[in-house]
Amino acid sequence: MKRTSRDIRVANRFEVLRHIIASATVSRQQIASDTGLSLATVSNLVGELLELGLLVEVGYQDSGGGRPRGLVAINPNGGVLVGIDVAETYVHVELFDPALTVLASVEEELHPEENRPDQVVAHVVSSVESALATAGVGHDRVLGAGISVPGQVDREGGVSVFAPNWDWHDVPLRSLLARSLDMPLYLDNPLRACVVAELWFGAGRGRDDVVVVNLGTGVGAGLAFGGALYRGATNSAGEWGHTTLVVDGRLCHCGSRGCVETYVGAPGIMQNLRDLAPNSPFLHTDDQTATIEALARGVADGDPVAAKVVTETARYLGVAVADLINLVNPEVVVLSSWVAGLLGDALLAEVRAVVGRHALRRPLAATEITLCRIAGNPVSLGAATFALERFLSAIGTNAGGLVRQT
Amino acid sequence: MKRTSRDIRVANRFEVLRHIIASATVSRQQIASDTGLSLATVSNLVGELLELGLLVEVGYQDSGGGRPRGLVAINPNGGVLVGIDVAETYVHVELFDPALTVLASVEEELHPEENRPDQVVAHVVSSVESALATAGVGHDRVLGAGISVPGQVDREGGVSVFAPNWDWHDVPLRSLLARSLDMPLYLDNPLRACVVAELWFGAGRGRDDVVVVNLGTGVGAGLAFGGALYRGATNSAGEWGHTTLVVDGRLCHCGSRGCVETYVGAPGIMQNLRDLAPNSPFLHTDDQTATIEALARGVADGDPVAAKVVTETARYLGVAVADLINLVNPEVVVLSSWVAGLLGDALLAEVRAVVGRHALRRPLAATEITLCRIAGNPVSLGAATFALERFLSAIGTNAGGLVRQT
DNA sequence: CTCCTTATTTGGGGGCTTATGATAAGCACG
DNA sequence: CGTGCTTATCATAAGCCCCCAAATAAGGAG
Repeated sequence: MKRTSRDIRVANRFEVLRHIIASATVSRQQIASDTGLSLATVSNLVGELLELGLLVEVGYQDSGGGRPRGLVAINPNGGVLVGIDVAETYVHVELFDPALTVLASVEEELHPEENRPDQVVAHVVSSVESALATAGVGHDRVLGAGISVPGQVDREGGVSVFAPNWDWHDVPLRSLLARSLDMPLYLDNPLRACVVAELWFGAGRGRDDVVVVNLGTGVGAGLAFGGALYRGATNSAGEWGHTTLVVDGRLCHCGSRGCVETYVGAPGIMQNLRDLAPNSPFLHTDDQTATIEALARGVADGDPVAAKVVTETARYLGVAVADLINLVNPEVVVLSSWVAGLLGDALLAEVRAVVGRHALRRPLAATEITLCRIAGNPVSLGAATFALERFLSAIGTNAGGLVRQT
Repeated sequence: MKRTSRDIRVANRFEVLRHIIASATVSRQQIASDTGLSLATVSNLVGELLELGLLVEVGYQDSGGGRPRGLVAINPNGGVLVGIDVAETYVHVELFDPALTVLASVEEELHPEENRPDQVVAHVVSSVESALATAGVGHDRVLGAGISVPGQVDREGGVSVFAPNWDWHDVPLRSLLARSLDMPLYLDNPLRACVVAELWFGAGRGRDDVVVVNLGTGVGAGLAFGGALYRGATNSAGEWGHTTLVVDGRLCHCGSRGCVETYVGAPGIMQNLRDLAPNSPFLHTDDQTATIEALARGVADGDPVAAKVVTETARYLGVAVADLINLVNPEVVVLSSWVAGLLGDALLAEVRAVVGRHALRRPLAATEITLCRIAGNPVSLGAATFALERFLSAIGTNAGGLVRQT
């Protein structure tokens, strides 16, 4: 954990850029007073980013009698970031400008039998090419690409160490993709991508200590401490789905019993429904998405069974979240991923109530619980943000190929 | 979370001093190669600490034909650190030299009715005075004092925000003590003191991500990330005792049910015993310590009931620790505090077995589980270490009153 | 006493920050 | 229109930090 003065520079660069993105258009003065950095440093950093073409000057703002403040904004033509979300059933690729606004979006389905690395790689390559074509952008304009794959990754090596759903072991994804995709490529997994997305663009903005609870088919808890993603000793922090919630509870595919996942993951919620109403019309056997969608509609329509399922799910989720709050004492807990997206406010309200009963008063008072409010796909956004972070870190090391465009 | 280049200096100072303490006597060369810092920086830092009198040169080491390496060590007369452990039933004060070797140790009992702040403060003051007298040290030699009190503290303000066992609310301990104790005073709680002690002198040395599981009457989990104590948003991270382990389980004094504490805290272990053998001779009603001690002897003597109690306790503790490992992915988990000390290896072995069955393979492989191996009282050691850290942080800010002694 | 080897210190360069002054750009007013 | 005032930005300097490399220090061997 060696720190150098360059890390400070990089952190400040993140801070300034993040601020400009958030404000759309802003003066140096404003940045300085908001970030606590000195005017000189801000001016210096802004100058550097202008030089690189990542920012543009966009006019002036009255200053009440003196020289007007120069306003800067992200240069929409400053380059392109690629965010790739590889999931079990699809490959989703998005192109972003440096403000992380979506320029193009492409999704290709992955059929169940298409799970060999070369097949997945082919889909990724064709999606990226097609997205670039749609947006009319050349490879030379790409600042970097981030790719998220499920499971355990070795991000330095660019290797998918283990992907449970496809039984991949040590697949050298970066090398495989590098043959066809000529751009810097950064690998990580969806949980961490979501955390980074929240830190830059969501509820984690400006917060130090953040927990992102991912509710999908599986569940996990992404962590950020001190304003930065926390990875743990071997980049596997956040394995929260197999936390024991009920001793001798439901059998989990991990072999254990009573895991959080078996109660609040999508299949767990289906089981909650089955336990309450075995013949419910909401139940679409073998289709998690359809079931959760049906439940969401049911809740919206005031169906009592649907409401009961949400309450029951929140009973488990709330306890588990309260445990997290007690342990980590975060500033904010974000409920993310598609299940949270569908069940939305109904789930949030119930979870808040349960947490209120189970968490300790003091940590609870410091914690906001919220839904993910990021528009679009937070995973591809986060993946692209990884690429942006890496690009920003490389500035000044004469390694980063700078893209000049005005 | 503003970082400056001075933070780097302070971190390196910590690193170097920690290394010298660990090595007892060591050359600059060795420090440099072990820490990865340059010779120049090490020389610079060592020079600074020599100047302050915290280190002394203690001879030379042959270098194979050239100039011999100068050896440095902690100056045993370089000043005195005070560590104060205020617990429910006693006040324990220890004096340390800058290598954190104990110079004197004093304990005064706190009677159950002596729980007013002024009474506790009086005991602290008299203990410190008596310790200083025993060691024959004047106030002027004290570099700083750290004090640990149970409960929630505001360490900047030096206020005990909430101490549940005595029902203290917002007691301004630092101000109260400052009237009689003329030394820099740092306040925190035992959980965090233990973590700092482990980071400097225990299993956490040189590790980035550490969990210290405290097993006493209550239980908690101290956390360190990136080599530094993690506090959370409001200095209350680590409240792990009230994590729900068994839904609808044993009633806890916090009002909830099934908290970890009710199974693995000392009263919980007594209950485990009662459940197995209601009339066991190990059971000393109303005396936790005696009961746990009796159990420990029973285990040593091969008593089957005692062994069963340990197994049963480990069944709960192991699951809870496995959950921690999955979530945090630490390099080491330390079992600390008096219950762990008494039950020792028997408990450790059982916990390891249970964790092996419940934790995920990859995080588990990266984690060592160990008992606290710090001799003496880790809380007063940690409290004194807080004082040392603060003293080291203040060097160069012309704020720290430097003590020059050779 | 000189040479050789190795350790330590010192000076310089480059990074970062903040502080300070110079310059730029607007407004107001005579 | 010019002068003075205000405010913004930029350039330079100064203070830390680190590291590198040359100079100096301190032994031993011949």
